[in-house]
Amino acid sequence: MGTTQVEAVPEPKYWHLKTVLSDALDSEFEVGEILPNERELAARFGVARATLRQALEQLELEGRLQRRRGVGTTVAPPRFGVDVGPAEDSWPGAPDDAWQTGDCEDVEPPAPVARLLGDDAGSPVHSVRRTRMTHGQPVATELLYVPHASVPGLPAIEAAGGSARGRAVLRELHRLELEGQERTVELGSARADDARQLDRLPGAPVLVVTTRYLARGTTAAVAVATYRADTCRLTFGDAQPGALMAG
Amino acid sequence: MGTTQVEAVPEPKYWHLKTVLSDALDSEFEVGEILPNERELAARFGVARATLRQALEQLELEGRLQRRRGVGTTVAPPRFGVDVGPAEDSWPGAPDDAWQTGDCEDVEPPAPVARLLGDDAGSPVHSVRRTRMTHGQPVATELLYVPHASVPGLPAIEAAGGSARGRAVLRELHRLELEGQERTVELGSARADDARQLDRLPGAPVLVVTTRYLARGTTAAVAVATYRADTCRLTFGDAQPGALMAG
DNA sequence: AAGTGGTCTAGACCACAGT
DNA sequence: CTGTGGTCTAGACCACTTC
Repeated sequence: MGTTQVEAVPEPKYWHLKTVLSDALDSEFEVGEILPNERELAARFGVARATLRQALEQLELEGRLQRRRGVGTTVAPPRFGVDVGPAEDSWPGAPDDAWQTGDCEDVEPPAPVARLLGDDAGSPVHSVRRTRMTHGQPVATELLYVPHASVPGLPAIEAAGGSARGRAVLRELHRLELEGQERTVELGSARADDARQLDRLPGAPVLVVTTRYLARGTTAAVAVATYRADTCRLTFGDAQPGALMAG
Repeated sequence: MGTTQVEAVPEPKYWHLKTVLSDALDSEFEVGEILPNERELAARFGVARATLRQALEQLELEGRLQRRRGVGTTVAPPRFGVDVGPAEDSWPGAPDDAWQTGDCEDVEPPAPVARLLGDDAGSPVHSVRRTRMTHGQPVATELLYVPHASVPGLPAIEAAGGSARGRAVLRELHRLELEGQERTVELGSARADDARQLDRLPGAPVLVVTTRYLARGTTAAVAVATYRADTCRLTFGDAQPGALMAG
């Protein structure tokens, strides 16, 4: 990374800066290496700190950098692929899945979820919090919404609190025969609670995976999973798991 | 939308501002309606324009707003679902697909694509540009990389230029029996050429869908599709197409 | 306490769309 | 031409981590 000034070009400075930095990352830095601080970098390239930050933001969005307040900016490892959407349909909480079940409470589902669950909007549902770890890092957090009608056997033990109840809900859910599932992926920004779980700041870019589980001709449950967009690449393997894309 | 000042709270101003604006969008604005300009809004909330812009950026990222230089900021319609990953594997360019074939040229594939195509990196491949329209808007642009070995019948007509050659490549590709496909989804930012196709500025957030097509035991083609993250929700329907999530 | 990234300000000028 | 959003500056202070 030289000390060259950014030349006057029609393309925005931060854009040019981004490509310069990107090339430098490829050629002159190792994964995990810490970059000079923002004030230093801005001075070196002869731009205001805000402009430099605009370039860094883009690079972080692309998964090239990781910035942590109070620590510094480091070169991020390549995104790892996290498997989503197995070939065979499966309920959440199958024996082999990568999720860790957390608390469960009764809530009124948010409007978009209520819409997916059917027109009985407003009635409270079980909401199970789950977290997914990969390589020792939290990569996703999920809220699974299960209507009371989907787990009729549950009330007997409903008094159980915390993750015990969450596991009970999943166990009851597995009694149903899964007929299919439907997924959507979209860009979002992390809500405060999700951000805390993912070790990010609120507003961080995330990939929101919404899954609708179908059984007995209706929607038996809806899962809203929030993946860190900076560190994850979602994989949908319709074929045998390929080592090439597993990253 | 009131004229209230943003109160002094521990949470960032732009974050609070975002929620205030978001609520206002729900209750006081219609889809397509044009908001007051940024200087006006900033004054109304008693913040600097940069701070106001930080809130608008988040809302645009979430698909709530649409900003166009020289025009103004409008309330965005809900994201529409675009179908990706059909239940049955299919080659690109199947008779019923939503893509429009464009030019075709010989290029050396970029490094990540070369890696997926196998170790014969560096050899030139056919690269077919395709575009996907929905509701009269461009939602995605794709580059399909096809090794010469996958379409041996082609050389005879290789001289044909433009979209004719693109269609010929697809036609030859269909001769192969598709054994499976593998998809990944990740967040990216639009390169200059993609941005132009998508009617966005360079750096706009996009969802990058990479598909590896498998035939004859190897990778027969790789497609890198770039979807507008602000207007699209990708749908992966493993079940019957549900009207609910189709948007 | 020192150093980092995160937020915020009050300006300025530019590029583009619609007259 | 006017009005819009997009870029950029040179500061200031805050929140957090580390020592």
